[in-house]
Amino acid sequence: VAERAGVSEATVSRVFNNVAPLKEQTRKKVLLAAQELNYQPNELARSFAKKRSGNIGVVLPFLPGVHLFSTYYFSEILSGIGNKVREHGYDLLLKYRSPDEKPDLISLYRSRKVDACIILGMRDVPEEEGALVELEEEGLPFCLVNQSYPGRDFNVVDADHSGGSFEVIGHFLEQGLTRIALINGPQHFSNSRDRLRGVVNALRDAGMEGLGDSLYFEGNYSRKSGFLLAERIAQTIRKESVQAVFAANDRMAIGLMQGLKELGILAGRDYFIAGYDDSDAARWLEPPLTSVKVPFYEMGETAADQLLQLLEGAREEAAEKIHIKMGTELVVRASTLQI
Amino acid sequence: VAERAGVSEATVSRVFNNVAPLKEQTRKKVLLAAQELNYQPNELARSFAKKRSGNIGVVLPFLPGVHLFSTYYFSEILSGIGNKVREHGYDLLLKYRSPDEKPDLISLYRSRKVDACIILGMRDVPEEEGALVELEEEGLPFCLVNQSYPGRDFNVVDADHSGGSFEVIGHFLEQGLTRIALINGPQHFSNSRDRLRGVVNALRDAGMEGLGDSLYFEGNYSRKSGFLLAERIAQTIRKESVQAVFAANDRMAIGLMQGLKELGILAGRDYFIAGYDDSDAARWLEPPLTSVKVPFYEMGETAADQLLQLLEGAREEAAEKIHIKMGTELVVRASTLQI
DNA sequence: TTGAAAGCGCTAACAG
DNA sequence: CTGTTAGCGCTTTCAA
Repeated sequence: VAERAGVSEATVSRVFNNVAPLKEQTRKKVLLAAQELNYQPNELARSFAKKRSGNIGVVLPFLPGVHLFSTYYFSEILSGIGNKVREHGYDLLLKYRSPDEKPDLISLYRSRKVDACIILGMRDVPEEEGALVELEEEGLPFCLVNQSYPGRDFNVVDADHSGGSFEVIGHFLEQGLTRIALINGPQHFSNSRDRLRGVVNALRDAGMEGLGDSLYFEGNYSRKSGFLLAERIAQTIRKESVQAVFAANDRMAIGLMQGLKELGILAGRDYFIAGYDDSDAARWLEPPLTSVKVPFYEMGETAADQLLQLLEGAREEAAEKIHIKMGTELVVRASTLQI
Repeated sequence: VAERAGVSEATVSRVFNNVAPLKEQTRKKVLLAAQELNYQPNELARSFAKKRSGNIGVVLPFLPGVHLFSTYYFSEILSGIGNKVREHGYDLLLKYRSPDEKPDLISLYRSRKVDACIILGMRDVPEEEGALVELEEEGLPFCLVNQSYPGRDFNVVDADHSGGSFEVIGHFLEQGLTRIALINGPQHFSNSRDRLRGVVNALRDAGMEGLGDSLYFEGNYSRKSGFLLAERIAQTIRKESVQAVFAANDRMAIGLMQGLKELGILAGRDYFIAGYDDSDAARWLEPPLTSVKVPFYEMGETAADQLLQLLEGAREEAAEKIHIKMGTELVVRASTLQI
């Protein structure tokens, strides 16, 4: 230790944590000595001593065959988190969940590698909910993004998917497109359920009876799942005179468009289609895809920010849970416009 | 500590590290006790004691205004790294470099938060090279991806960009497209220089004189930089009868195509264009974009794998530096095909 | 095959 | 304002 500056070990520590009253002179002396000795505090020891790692964990789901970062959704959220975490001087620890394995979140904390976590892509199934409840009971700080659990009061940063979906359907109806099919994501994601709710509400508000079974489809948010639905959607277009399709994300919309194209059915000519997420791709598609813009980046930033405030005790209403719902916005492009 | 199992602290440690001769019986006893007490080793203390963090660092460049993960390039590499690192039981620590600040890589190690690093997006400028040389001198393990330094012998996982570019030009020439413009990336990236070399070689091999100044442009790999070059490229198409453009990545190609479209100049009709990276977008563009596929994901995996082997001492030729160059592949699509 | 003891490099009371 | 003294929870000699 660099107490060859003529002072004690403790003083050095004080300097590096600028804590307690310190004489400017000794301070300088220590800093100088540290410089000379090319000293660098050992973060590991430091974390150990103060029982805080200085890391924020991000728990990522395991998606077979998907390059996680290469999805607009995760990329944007992570960029947002990363940015905010860096501002606060924390580091980001990525935790990849393993294939099936019950998510052992607790050990992540107990092993002291993170001070708090942002958890992505959790599903509303007993096992995963249980893991969260455990965390909650242990009083370990975490925040979910884009997922909530009915009847549970977790920290959540979400977006108004119900409202976004409502707008999409409203837009269809305004154009006289009343035969609408929905390709939703799995119902174990609260955001999928939100979308369904928005759709049904919009239809009801227009005096319609909601969504028939024959017009409801479910994919898993992958491009492939959209592609595989092409055949069935083609049927509804031909036989049930469906005019418009609302896909719960852009990737499925893209897959579907490709699939239908191969069947000779073209978007903008034979049917209209809207996606969701407003990913970059929406702009480049032919025709450009109407979509709902979701502030994923900002959601990541917000989740990180709130969590850090909570850690740093800066959040006044510490008792209050984080409950943030961010706005969405319909972006109309050619894929839903009659010529 | 769970030595309430009737044994000593040291024995518990031995069990958890399965080290030294151990009687199966005591082993079981400890494990049982641990279970009952719901004990979980404190990784922080453990790291501290054995001076290893169990983390692999990934150093990311600061790119103003860019959502880092939302670029095909970084996303894929990170996915690859993440995947491999998880397999080895390490965790990933993301380190965002700050705006300008001389990259202080050393402190990352000295602070003991990482055991080794994969460094992305470094440039061939004295300052950044210097930082790497320092690391090298200190004997700290790291690996670069997609960037090398002439005259330096760092660990590098790279791809054959010279070969890929060679193929693009060859493809143009085969089709009788001889007036070719290049939009390259900044020359402080070795991969940009590689591409230029490939282009020039291909032209020379065909008995041409190389690339005139008027046919060389430089962007910064962003979509915007491609877009901003539209005006100047339009000139070369009109006045210098340029027939084909080779952009050093897909993002610039996309930007350029958009820009030219706004000027009434259409890809596939008024000029031909090839990109590089073979990102997802290439497939969806109109017309679909010819591009060079680069195994970014595999490069990430490989870099992580090699580095981990090095750490674990599994690399036989520990003395040898890592020098891997992965293959690239031309993917021809409509944007370079005469009708 | 196991116990005892000595740290790892720092922070955190508690005195002075 | 600064020095002293204990640990943090584990690994690791060294003996037994």
